[in-house]
Amino acid sequence: MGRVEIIRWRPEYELELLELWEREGLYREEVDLALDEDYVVIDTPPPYPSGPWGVAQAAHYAQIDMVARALRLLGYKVLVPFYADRNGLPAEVAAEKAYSIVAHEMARTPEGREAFLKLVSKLLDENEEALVRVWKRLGCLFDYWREGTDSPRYRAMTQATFIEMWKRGLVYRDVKPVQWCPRCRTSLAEAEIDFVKEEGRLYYVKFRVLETGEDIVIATTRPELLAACGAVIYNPRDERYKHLEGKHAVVPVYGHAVPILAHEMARPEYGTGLAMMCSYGDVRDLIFFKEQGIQPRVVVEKGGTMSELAGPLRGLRVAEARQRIAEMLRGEGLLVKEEEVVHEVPVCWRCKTPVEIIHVEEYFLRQLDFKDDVLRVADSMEFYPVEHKEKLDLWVRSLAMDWPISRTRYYGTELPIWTCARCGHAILPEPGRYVRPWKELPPVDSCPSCGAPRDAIVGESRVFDTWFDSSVTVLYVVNWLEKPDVAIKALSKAVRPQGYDIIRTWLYYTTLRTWLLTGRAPFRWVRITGMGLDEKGRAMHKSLGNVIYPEPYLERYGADAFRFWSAVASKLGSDYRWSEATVRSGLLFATKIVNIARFVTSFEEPRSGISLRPLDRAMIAYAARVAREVAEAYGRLDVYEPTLKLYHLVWDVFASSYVEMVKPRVYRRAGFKDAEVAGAVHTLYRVLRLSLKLLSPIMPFVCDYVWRSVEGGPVARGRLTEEDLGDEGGDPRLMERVVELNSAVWKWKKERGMRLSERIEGVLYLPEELRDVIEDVKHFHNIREVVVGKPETWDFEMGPGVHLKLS
RNA sequence: GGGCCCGUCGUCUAGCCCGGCUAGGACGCCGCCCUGACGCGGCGGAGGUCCGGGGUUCGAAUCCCCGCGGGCCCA
Repeated sequence: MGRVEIIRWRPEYELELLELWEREGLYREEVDLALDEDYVVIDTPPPYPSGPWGVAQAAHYAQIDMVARALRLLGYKVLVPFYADRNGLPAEVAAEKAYSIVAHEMARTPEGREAFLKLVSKLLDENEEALVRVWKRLGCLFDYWREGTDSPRYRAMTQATFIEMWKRGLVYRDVKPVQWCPRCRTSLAEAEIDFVKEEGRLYYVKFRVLETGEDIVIATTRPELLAACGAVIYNPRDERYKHLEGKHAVVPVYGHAVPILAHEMARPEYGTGLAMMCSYGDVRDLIFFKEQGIQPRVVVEKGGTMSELAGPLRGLRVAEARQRIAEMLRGEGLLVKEEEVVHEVPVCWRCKTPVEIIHVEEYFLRQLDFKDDVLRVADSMEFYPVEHKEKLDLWVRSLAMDWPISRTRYYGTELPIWTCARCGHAILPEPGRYVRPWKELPPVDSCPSCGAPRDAIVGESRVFDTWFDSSVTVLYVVNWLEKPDVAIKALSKAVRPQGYDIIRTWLYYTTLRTWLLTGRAPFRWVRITGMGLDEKGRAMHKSLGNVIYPEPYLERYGADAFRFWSAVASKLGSDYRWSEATVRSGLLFATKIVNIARFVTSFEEPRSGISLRPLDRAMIAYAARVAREVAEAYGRLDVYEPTLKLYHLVWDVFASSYVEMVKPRVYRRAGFKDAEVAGAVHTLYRVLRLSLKLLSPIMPFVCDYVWRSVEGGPVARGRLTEEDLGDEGGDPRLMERVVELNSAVWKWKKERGMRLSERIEGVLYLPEELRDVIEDVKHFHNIREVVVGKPETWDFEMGPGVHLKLS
């Protein structure tokens, strides 16, 4: 085969290889889910095309590619699809911003809604293109599927899962209090609520006790909810208010009387120790009203304005209403005190608008009934690292309400449902086709329940929560819609790679839904990665302005160098910190590999007449041991340990010791037999090949480049073989001893200011276990004589059992 | 306020479950040196209160308790 001629690894070589890979069709591996046995399906996270990737996401996808390539090396066929998650709010919000439009206004007519969807789709296309460019540049061999989560194919599947669940009674419609984002005009699941610290004001408001006429003072951050006040509470242990038991408080401004109750929820140290319970200030209120059976009065409307019940505040936005009521109370002398406080406010995780709790009719998926099942299913999956499984278990146990799955938005999968306006009967289509009820006629001519005519049947206009779409990605990948039997088999060969931040959402919902739909676990393996941090160790956020983008580094150091960083930045599951220095190390490593190959390929590879010396066997056995360890780690979906082990093998053991030691032999300076010269060259090629194979998942470019010279063809087609793992009867520990010995001799020469090639006039005594490498050591270090044993007297002790006697 | 996880040189980490040699390695830093594959490296050095405190023990980074700090989740 050819010789490697280059001296330095350069990112430009990667660009040439990328074209080659494209021509050779390396991006798609044909996997027959029904007939093949040894395959793995990767449930690649479909990224949200809402902007360019930072180094953290880039690293995440690079790792997915490493895992895929590693599994191929181990002999599996691997299906790694890539498609985009194109549903949901962020894209809508981005489009609203980019084109200065308001979705709710445009969507008043079907034509307007259609036009809005086109704009969102266009924006998504542009962003998706940028993402594809990056992963290609990173060397990821993903199978690019153009049909993302907004494709008719995907949406038909999402709708089919809904229809199935509806038929089984797993979905129901109900009017109940839900957490609602007034900005997005949609209800939110528990997983979609974030908490932010906010500076606010604590208002001390004077109430009157109906029975006694005395004044009591209640502290609240939300005086605008006075109209919704349903009770006043104090803590049962709080002696100050014992006498109020059973009496009533008159709500200022509104004048209605509410009961005063003793309740554990009141915190004596907060404000005055008296709290007003309103429908609804927060989730605690919700629980309280339900528990006490008090009729709620909802004073906030869907758009975030105050309702009729709020009287003088009617029509105002919540924040304005708070100002206004404070002024009114102040004017009437009912505001005793105001304090600046910092409190935690629940907000919509997407747009950060404070959440309100209001009554709306939504569709709910039953989840509280299946907690135990989900926990059991979770137990059946292999988590890497296992610590993160705890997060899923805890989340499942903490769930308190069913999952509201409908959203009043537009760029999403429509609920496939029509409702009879006359009798309320729900009409669902047959599964398999993507339907849009807001613009399509119902699949029946009249209501099957009451016989109402077709024009009395109304199409649902809402769409699904994006997690309802996203939680069936794995079913999409295994083609559950068309071949459910095959899909179920494929689930047992599926891997889920994802960050720990979306365990409570993506992983949980996927587990729940897959179990409900198939009765199976969604995955065999779950691989959890940490979060990307900037060089100072802070999480990277657009809002912090500390996001680092990969492109300039890919240009300067190349994709292999970048991948090297992403592999060694942290062990699996831990947060990983950006480090340009490590990227640079990656490039130097690539250069090292190229130069080893340059040296090795300067010799013709012998095909026969080979005689291996014990040193050669030791090197082969050592490399084989590393290969077994690396294979084992790859089997655990780990790339961190393999990279460090290979770095050590290639650099410290192979390049620094073995390669240097055989130079006297291959340059024919030392009178070794021809067959032994051939043995050294054979070993050089063999260890080089094995190293390339093992390292190719991590640094595919440089490995592929060299592989084509020494072996021909793409390294991506290489598989680890029995021969690779064979040790030729050598002892890996001998190699370790040799490395130690070399180090000791180098140190000794160094301390005397000798050149490393300078002759040592004396006799080196080695311990028995180094007997077999006497000749190699003698020529390598240029020592007059090397023998086994321990002399009576010696001049230096270089290491355990290593003595030097000068002549 | 509660639950869970984590805390080892500047950085990433090994060791912790199953207490025991001067807490090991890698990257980075400093000094010296080399170079017939490679300005690539080799050798040496600086750098660690193993988060703090207490306890158990002949002996604790490791086991127990109490704090502190960080993260995630829930109130």
